[in-house]
Amino acid sequence: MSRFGGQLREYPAVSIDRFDRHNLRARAYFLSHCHKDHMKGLRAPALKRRLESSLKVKLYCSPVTKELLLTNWKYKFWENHIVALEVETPTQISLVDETSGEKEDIEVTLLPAGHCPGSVMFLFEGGNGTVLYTGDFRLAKGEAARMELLHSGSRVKDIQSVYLDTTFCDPKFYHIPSREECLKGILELVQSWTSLSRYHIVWLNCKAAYGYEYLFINLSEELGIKVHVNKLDMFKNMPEILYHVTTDRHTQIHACRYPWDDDCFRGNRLPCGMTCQNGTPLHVISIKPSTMWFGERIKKTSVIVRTGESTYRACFSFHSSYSEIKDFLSYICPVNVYPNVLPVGGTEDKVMETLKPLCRSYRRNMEPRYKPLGTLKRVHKRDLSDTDEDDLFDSELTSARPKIPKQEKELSKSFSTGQSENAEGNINERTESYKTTTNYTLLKADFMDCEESNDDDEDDDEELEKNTVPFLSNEPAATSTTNFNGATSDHQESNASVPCWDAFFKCNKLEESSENEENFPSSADAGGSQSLFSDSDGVSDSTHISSQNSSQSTHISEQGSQDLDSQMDTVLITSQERNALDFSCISKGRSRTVASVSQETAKDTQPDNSKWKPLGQTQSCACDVFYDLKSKDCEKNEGASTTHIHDVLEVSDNSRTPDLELRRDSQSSSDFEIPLTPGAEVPQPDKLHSLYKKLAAGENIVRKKPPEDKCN
DNA sequence: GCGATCAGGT
DNA sequence: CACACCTGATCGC
Repeated sequence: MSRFGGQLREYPAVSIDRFDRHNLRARAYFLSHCHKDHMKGLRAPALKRRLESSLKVKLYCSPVTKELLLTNWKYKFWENHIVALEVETPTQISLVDETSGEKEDIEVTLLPAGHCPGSVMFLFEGGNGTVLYTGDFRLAKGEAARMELLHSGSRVKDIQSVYLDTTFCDPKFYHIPSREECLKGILELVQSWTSLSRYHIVWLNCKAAYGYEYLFINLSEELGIKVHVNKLDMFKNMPEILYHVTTDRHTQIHACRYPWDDDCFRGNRLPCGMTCQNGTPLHVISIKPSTMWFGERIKKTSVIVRTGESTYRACFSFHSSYSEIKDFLSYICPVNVYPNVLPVGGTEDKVMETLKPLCRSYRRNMEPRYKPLGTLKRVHKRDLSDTDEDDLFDSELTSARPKIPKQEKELSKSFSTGQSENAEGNINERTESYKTTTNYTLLKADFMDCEESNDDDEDDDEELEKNTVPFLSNEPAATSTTNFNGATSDHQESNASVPCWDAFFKCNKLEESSENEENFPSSADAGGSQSLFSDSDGVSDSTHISSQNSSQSTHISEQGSQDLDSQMDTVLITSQERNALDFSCISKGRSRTVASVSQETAKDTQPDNSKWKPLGQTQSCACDVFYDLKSKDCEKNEGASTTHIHDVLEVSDNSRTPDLELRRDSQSSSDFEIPLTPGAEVPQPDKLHSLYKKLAAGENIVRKKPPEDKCN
């Protein structure tokens, strides 16, 4: 829950998401989204009075937020004071002090936040620098890189401060399955149940808050079943949502709510009161969306978990995971960061420990230490007394971090100078290669991750070296890019992957699947060519989650629930299982795996806002797939591919060790990653050594490839 | 009587 | 697990 006070240090004349106390004097108000914890004071009499005596004071928000807000009669008095700003459209705003007449101009840009309908981040640009307020956000890895307005040309804007949603900024939430993974799992469960008979009903036990709409829409679109909700007048001007929800209780999917709804449910009664239809009793299961994350190991996790005879939990998160937050922040690389939220059980200090290394203020402070090598060691030793690192070059994980930004900065600068002389036509090309670099960088970072996680175990390190290299090099460049780019950043995909709520509801995986299949990486063959599911039966077949196909999955059919008492905590490998199976027969049947979605990224598609394809978790998903493959003894094929599976497994397992994550990032922002374009090689220690020496001496280093453009 | 705040529940 | 919200009790205006 937000504990942001409402004011930005740089622009105290505006108030965002808080409307009480000192915010009553703001010259302009901003609302990032329509959740109550961001609306404190918004309907208080004090603010109401202020509006009545002011002509100028406005509330700025997205068109969807305006609509949702004004549908609530309690906020009707705002009607003449709300200005809806189009998303991704920079707008100049004059902040006038009505008593003194003092004026300050500021430019604001709304960026999609992927949190709930209408949710946005605010990018402020003015005399005191560029500031990003994220509100609440869920952005997959690499999505910041795809936001054009966070860039100036091909470079990230110089951002002074980020006010960040740190809800899950705790290694505990290292990984949260992507929206697609979660959606897919829920979809399969809902379909498998509702297809048993028309009396088989699913109740989605959702909290009373905006944010589940895209789930309703996708379920309705895929299954042709509208979702029963208490109220839908707020969507009256949003046909994409309106079409998929209903107030007619005679439907198989319900998301209605009443205070006594849990008790209802126990009696096979829906919150709306339905218990039977045409005299036939209903068979109701509940699915409770809740945040689950992948911790140190991935094998225990599934997007669907059965918690009782007819109750399930489904993974669902409105907020970015720890790794997504770090990816976002490290890409933006602001001078300062301020957490908007204190994770439960966490402290500000702890959060800042995670975030600071990704900011320039911290790095800059550290910088002087790295100029003269002699003193560097001493200072370094003193400051990091709790470590045993006393050699700059052996301890690059910790010590290199603060040094890098300067390098990057200088290199970027010189690069960009050269670039500015180029014809305009070259810019795209360069952008392209820059993005490609990023892709590979992040790709590499994921493996580095593993290396780091093993750094107290030499043997594992070596093994990883072996494992990683073939994995990268065996894949043709295109395939490898295809496979993982989605999770990082892909230029072609561009806007198409930025969650845009207007487009959110058109997320269409089926459309893409046919194209995806052929492009699947060779690893897909690893699981053998036979699917345990028959391809030929199409949809109904592919959506059943039946225990006959797997010893691990629990039946969803009614017979299956008999053995539940002994399986209360059974982890359902549903989506993953399906992924595994789809993977194993990818060359034929229709594929709706998450990984397949990412295939799109390899294509030269134009930015297309009509599709929403967050691609953040592709890698992990792939790992799950491999895991399941393995767990089912599916790897009948020997040879490279099989080994590969195990390698991936190892890698991902290790990468989930949260306390090593910090180091991963220090590594991923080190210059090791910068030259990692296709075909590039990891610098040898001796080369690095001399490179560092040059840098420490302030010499220029000429680079062939554009550096990563993280920090301006 | 209204609103703010807290504790508790889901 | 921890999402955002509701309810009820208490207190101050």
